[in-house]
Amino acid sequence: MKPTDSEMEILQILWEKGESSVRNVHEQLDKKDIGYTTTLKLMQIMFDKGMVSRDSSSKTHLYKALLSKEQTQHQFLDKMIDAVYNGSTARLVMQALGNQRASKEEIDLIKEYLNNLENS
Amino acid sequence: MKPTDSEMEILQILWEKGESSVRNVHEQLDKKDIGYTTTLKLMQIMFDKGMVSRDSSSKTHLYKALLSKEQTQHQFLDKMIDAVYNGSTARLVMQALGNQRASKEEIDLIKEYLNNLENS
DNA sequence: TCTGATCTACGAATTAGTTCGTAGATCAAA
DNA sequence: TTTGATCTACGAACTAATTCGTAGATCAGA
Repeated sequence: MKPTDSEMEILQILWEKGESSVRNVHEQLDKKDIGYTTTLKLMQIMFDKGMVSRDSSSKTHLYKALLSKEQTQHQFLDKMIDAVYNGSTARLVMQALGNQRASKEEIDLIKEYLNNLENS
Repeated sequence: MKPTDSEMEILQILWEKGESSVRNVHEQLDKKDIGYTTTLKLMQIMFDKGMVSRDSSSKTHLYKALLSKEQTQHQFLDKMIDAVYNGSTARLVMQALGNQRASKEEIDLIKEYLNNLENS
């Protein structure tokens, strides 16, 4: 069960906002140049694939993510570590940290996390 | 210039082995169920896209990666951090470390790396 | 020089993902 | 009750990626 990029964008919104209508999801999407029915169709396909559940008791259906955020992210990460870093977690982590994107606060967070890892 | 998954597999091999023939790349690929001409076609397409260079001075052409390994990995990582972790490097790193996949040695490597980061 | 193996080139089928238009249902407000 | 807005369903076009078959070139060895 591997979400496509578009599906991932929708899942992100469902994870953050919880149960949502197509309209809500569509308005949250950055890609504002795409039509409403495109978003609708995507979510219908996700429903067919079993990625989301649907409450269709009222006219406006409400969709909820069925895939767990953690597990899905995990899966992406594992795939990336294998496909791009030959299975080395450390190589991925170090490149991520070398990105200039991590702030001082983020680095402190990581250090704390590492220390906790060690003490358990 | 965003390599597809298949292209990424080929790039991995070219990065590791250096200049290679289609035959060599094909034999290195895990996906042994696919035909030789499929690999050939993929590499021809990569050539057309400018991802690889080609030495066609002899019958068996030799291909070389034109995309830098570091830059390409970087790009994948950035995209992943945005698409899956809402832009937080720390969140990605911590989930990567929570994977059980990182060994003690890898964790030590990362700590050392973090200390060096701090001292610079 | 023939023959067979191996190579490239390339068209074309296939599959997956994305996008949208249209038709018909539902509902709220005039 | 009619009108207009909004919703779903769904077919179909379109694009991108993947896969393979076939034709023709090249080359090494009998």
